[in-house]
Amino acid sequence: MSEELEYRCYIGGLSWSTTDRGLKDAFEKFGHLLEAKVVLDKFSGRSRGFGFVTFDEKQAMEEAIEAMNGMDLDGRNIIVEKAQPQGLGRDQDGDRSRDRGRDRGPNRDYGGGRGGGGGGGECFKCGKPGHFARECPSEGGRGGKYGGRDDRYGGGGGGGGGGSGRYGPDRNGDRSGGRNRESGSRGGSGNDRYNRDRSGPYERRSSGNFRSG
DNA sequence: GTTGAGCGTT
Repeated sequence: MSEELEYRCYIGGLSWSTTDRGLKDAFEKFGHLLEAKVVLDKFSGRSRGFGFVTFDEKQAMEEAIEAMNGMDLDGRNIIVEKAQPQGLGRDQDGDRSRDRGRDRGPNRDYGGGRGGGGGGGECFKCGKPGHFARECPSEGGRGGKYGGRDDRYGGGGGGGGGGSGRYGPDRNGDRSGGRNRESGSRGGSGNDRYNRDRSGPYERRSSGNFRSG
């Protein structure tokens, strides 16, 4: 059956200020939480806007999903769904369709057969499957008060034609040639802010990099 | 000063 060993819930749409405690506080009422954590950005260290809640009871999970799905936490609408199994979408090539893929199985029904779990894809605007809100064919054009750029990490820039990876802006191409990049210096170019130093989540500007008269 | 539609780390 579709019963998993663990009942994990994916909480999306969290507020930037929502923390693990917030989730726990909001989900522990449905049952005992084995784990409630908000995913924080590795680079920024801030909340990413989604977290995971693990129940030790199936009913608790379903209850939470049914009850908290669409509810507002911290003043924001949150999405509660069954979490996907780890390993998919990060290291292994399981299903990256969710990667801005507007083509998603439109066989999802909220409030109906909620047993499959995993993924989702309906227009949050019109509610029609097959496209996201920002791709909603409905009048209004590109929904989005921010302009509607898909990648917030790989920022187009350059228009080389598709970047590779999300955090890996290694699109050097001929840039290296035109841009005197000799010297043992790293390829410092703004983009490597993530690749510059792995000493910590934050940029560590100390020792040897200070410029003060 | 920031980010907003989607699955994490130990």
